[in-house]
Amino acid sequence: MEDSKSILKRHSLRPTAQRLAIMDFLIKNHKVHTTANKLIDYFKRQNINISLATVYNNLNELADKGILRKFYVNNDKMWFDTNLEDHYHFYDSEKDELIDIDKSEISFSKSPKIPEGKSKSSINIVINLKNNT
Amino acid sequence: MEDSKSILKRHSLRPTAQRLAIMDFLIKNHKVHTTANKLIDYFKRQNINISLATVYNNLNELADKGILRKFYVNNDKMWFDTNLEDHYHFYDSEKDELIDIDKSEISFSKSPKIPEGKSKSSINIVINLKNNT
DNA sequence: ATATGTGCAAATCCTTTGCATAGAA
DNA sequence: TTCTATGCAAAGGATTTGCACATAT
Repeated sequence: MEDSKSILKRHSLRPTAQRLAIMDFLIKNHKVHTTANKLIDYFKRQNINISLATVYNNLNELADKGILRKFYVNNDKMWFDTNLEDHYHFYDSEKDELIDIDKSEISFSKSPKIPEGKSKSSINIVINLKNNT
Repeated sequence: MEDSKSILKRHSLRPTAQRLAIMDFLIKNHKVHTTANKLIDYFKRQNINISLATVYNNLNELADKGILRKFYVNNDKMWFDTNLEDHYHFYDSEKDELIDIDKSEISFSKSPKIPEGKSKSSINIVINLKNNT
């Protein structure tokens, strides 16, 4: 598997200590959902110090390069997803956690007509979960 | 059709000038999508002055009472929707505008298995639109 | 040596809140 | 009079930005 350093090189991003730490996290945790704050917390627990600004800058850069996907769920927090395949999500508000739904687990038998002059750029499906009583 | 005043009375909300203006807007524009800022702009154009705080307070109150639905789309803005039926949305980022998709326009032939101990509380579907080239 | 990246603090955007004043019951 | 609503300005949370310093090429 391609390592952090060569992925960065391939995208002409310098392999700084901070970027390598972020990339290593992403690679180690394949198909992970994270937010800037969750990442900072994770690094703090490991005594790695990366500033919030740097985390944001890097996540945004990686999203621009297509290494990550960036999106929002119901609330006002930015999520980053290392699963680049087409897929959807469950959102567990209790745990503030996303769970992947593989594209193959949802099929449509009827799709809406796209408005005149427009086309579909992406579909977001979020199934909000609640605890059973 | 029930008028603004009686709807407010029914929910024990006092018919202040500001609330009536907001309710009138919502009733006049059946199935409208709006944000706090869009509303303020609309009122300004009519020389009606309502503070942003009051707009937020009222929209939230109306959402609590079930007169409106409150939700977020891709970005970080809070939307209010007067269409209370089950439905989905197109999002036109060019115009920063939502378009309803009736529930009947989407059917599923396969739905994902809900995680253990949880159940579905709601489904959000947003189809992002781009302009044809 | 030059270009890029980092980190702090300040700035920004959207939303909420505290509190004094105004209005409805 | 009592209870609720309004509006301002301040506070809050998430994200971005400007800029001096540090690091990679």
